[in-house]
Amino acid sequence: MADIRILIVEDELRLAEILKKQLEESGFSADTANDGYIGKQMIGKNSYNLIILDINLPLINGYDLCREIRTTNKEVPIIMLTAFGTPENKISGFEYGADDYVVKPFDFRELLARINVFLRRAEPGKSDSDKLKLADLEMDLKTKTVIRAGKKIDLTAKESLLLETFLKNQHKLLTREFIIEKVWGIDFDPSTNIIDVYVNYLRKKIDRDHDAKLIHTKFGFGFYCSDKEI
Amino acid sequence: MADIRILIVEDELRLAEILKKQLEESGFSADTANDGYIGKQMIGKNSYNLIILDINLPLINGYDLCREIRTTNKEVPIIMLTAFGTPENKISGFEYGADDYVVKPFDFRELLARINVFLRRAEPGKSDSDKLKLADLEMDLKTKTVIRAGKKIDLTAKESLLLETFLKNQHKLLTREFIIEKVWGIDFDPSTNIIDVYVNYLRKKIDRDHDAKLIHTKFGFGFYCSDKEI
DNA sequence: GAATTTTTTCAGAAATGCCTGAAGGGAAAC
DNA sequence: GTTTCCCTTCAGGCATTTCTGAAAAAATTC
Repeated sequence: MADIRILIVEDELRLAEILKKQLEESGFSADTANDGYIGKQMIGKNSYNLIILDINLPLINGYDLCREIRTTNKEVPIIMLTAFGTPENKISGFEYGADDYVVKPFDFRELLARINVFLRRAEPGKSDSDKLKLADLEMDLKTKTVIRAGKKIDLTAKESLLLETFLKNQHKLLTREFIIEKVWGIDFDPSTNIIDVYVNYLRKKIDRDHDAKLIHTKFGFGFYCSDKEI
Repeated sequence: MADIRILIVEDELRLAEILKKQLEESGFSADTANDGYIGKQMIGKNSYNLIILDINLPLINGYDLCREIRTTNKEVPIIMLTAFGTPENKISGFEYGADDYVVKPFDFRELLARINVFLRRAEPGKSDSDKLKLADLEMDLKTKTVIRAGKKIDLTAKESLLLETFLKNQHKLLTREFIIEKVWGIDFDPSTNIIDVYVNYLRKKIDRDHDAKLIHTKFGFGFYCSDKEI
């Protein structure tokens, strides 16, 4: 099964850690964010298959964060987690765009069952709907669409595969050997400059119109993809 | 919006009637079944967009009925409704294939919110209804009739299966591997261009006489079906 | 600053992918 | 047995992508 990523936005550190541990034991990968602002940043940087959201959060509360998430992503399931169990609380949770509302204290097995309901419905088949993100660049692996700063970019198959390789290994230095193995599936052949040519193609489409370059050359070593120097 | 049908399987007549009335006031059409056996029959006869299922039922209990439904229909959302609120009860509800578990007594607005969560997520292509739609194109899966802009279109068996595959996965990019597996049930054979030929046939029948094309080629990746670019 | 190495760019050739019409073969209908 | 319809393969032509080789530019070394 593909890696399923869950974000826990919860300011009670102890609870957050227990949840993370239990989710990981259940086979998911889990990140934690301890306030609403960090949560928002992490959602912007990564793509999660599901978000567990406490309501009573520092900086940005759960209701507002939920609404913000929904402005850009209508798909990701959001499970609200909170001590407030009145009908009014629950209903406003749903109004802000949550999919479920679990009242503390709860049984972890119930939470897990509810998580599975939404994951099962999210993508019956492959859970390949992941998006790769870097700064203002976003790549949807399912539709092969690439957007930078809100503008759609058309890539050819090879360009797409190269960008995918870069984004899956962002902030890391990639040697030519590594790239040619991933994108062309062949051993490195020193007589070709195909990588350089395709890096050039990508730069024209991805970086040319932007001041903040995402594809960088490390002279003598290879390339890396990042929004800052490494 | 198309008519949304909800089935209430509940043996407490008063509660069933109140629910039915409230759901109808909320714009749904609702049927009631007062025991598990009647519920099963009604599900066999009609197609519902959502099922509300009591657990403590005469003849067939809610757990068993839920499991039976799931053998034939993995899509329809099932909300369990019951007086038992222990974690164990809830978890077994989910294990039998329920999507949600609401403990009596409950606030109707909460139930309604939960209903809406599942209806919102039910994809147009995947709904329990027997029709697939995209823009002015409509395909009836029972009668295999296809209509675009009011005009009937005759399709052969393979064409129909291909269109069905497209419509069930509308707005998504489909690879040749995926299409040939769904329509021809075989592994991809790079030596055949049967997909191209049938896409061509479909285009002639579906798109040729219309400016708004529904079948699109993504060069190097595959095809997708949508009323807009993806 | 000259020499060397590495990277970038470009034009055009080669390869691949896509579309279309035509035609053969097989199954079902008559 | 014949006809009709459907499914499939094949071949061509066209469009796009991929790759090559060489030259220009940039970075590094001496």
